[in-house]
Amino acid sequence: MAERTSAEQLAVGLREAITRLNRRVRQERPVGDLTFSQLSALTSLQLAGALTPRELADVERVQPPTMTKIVGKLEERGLVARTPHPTDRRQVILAATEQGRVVYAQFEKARNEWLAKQLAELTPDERDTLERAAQILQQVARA
Amino acid sequence: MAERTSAEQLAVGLREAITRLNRRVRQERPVGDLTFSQLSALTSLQLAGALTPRELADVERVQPPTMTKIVGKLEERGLVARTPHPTDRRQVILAATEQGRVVYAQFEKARNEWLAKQLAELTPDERDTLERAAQILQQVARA
DNA sequence: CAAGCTCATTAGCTAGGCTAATTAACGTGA
DNA sequence: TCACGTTAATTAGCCTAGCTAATGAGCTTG
Repeated sequence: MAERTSAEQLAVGLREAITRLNRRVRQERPVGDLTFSQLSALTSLQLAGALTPRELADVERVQPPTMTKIVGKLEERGLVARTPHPTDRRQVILAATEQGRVVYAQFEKARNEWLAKQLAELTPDERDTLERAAQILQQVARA
Repeated sequence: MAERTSAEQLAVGLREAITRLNRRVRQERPVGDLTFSQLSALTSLQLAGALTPRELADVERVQPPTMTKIVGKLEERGLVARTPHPTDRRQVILAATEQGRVVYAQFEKARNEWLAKQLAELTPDERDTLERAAQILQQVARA
């Protein structure tokens, strides 16, 4: 019982912290015309290397038609390329172009800057706590 | 060791963890027809007690016309009420109705449930780390 | 090899975001 | 005191992002 209550209280506090921090980080928008959804899709593609539209839609938790639109925008900007699937002609392989990788890195840097600046002002002890927390949270997010 | 991790590296890892967890939590959508923006605005109103449209727009980091739309939807559903400002007739006071508070609590509960369940499966030690991390992150988000 | 499934896309809708323009009310200085 | 500038909220009009339903092309299997 004590454990359950504790988990619930922790969930409230943690979610609040995460929601606020996420909004705060998100509003540090770099100049440029990539929307959040586009950047997010580009990020997922980047991390995975290459994905089909269906796979990318699943990763991004949107429906396939939605991903078609987003990928369309990214392709227009030359950040993502569609290539045929080697064995299944229904499918398509999506991957970031070289330009896509460059643009992604720029955005990512801008978005991390504010957070890195804040973190630099914490004590080493606090950073260590966050370090371990980040690993635990990654684990939880994968569940 | 891990203590040597730079603020930049920590920022990357932490943001990744938070982004993923946020998406994961967000997708645990309760049955119902409140969108994320509507819920977010309702939450801010709830926390602040009462706000003008301009203030709410600032808190939510959107432009006033956008907030007009969102508040309009919430008002249609009877979750938020507009009342005249006591001294300035240009302004409006927004506040959650009783029904708004009830609906908000239901959504909030549903959104925390998944996370609480995950957290309950961690070790007490891990939860302790997250507890301290949450406090630090709240601090950072306020900066 | 026909029937049924899967993949991607298109069509058509709503919500949410923006800027520019509008309307109303406040406040102030000549 | 009243005309002018400022501020608050909304309206108008545009785009993106999300959805479901429908389409067409290509697999797969009985």
